[in-house]
Amino acid sequence: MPTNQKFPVNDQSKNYTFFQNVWDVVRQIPSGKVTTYGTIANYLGTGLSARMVGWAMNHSFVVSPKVPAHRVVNRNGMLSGKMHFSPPEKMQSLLEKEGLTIVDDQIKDFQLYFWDPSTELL
DNA sequence: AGTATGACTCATT
DNA sequence: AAATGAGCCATAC
Repeated sequence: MPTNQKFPVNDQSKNYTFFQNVWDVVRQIPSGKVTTYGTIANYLGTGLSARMVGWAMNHSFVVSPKVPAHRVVNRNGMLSGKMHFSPPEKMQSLLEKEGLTIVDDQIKDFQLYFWDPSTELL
């Protein structure tokens, strides 16, 4: 485990792999696509709850390369995490810039942009 | 050391 | 169909 990355998880913690996996998956989300916390958790093994994925996202800013956390939303396509961005509007504007439409903090035609790692990623 | 909390979800009422 | 409760598991206090 590289040392320049600092987050409140000990090196020996097996959860470290989980975090890395989460970030790796998120990084592979193509531009203009989104996925959900639960999907990622399920893809990595149902043993870990979606909350941990959200928690990983919360710390995705302190690792490098940076993770496109704006492409991860809850299962309804709602931008539940926008408030955790520097300017909260950043998340929405980034998604809109990638061609998505957001209404009331929700992605329009969410299913159309949904990206499932277990099916789209080998 | 025990409780509370969270960028979540699913099952039950 | 909307509201509620319960699992989830690592941090924070």
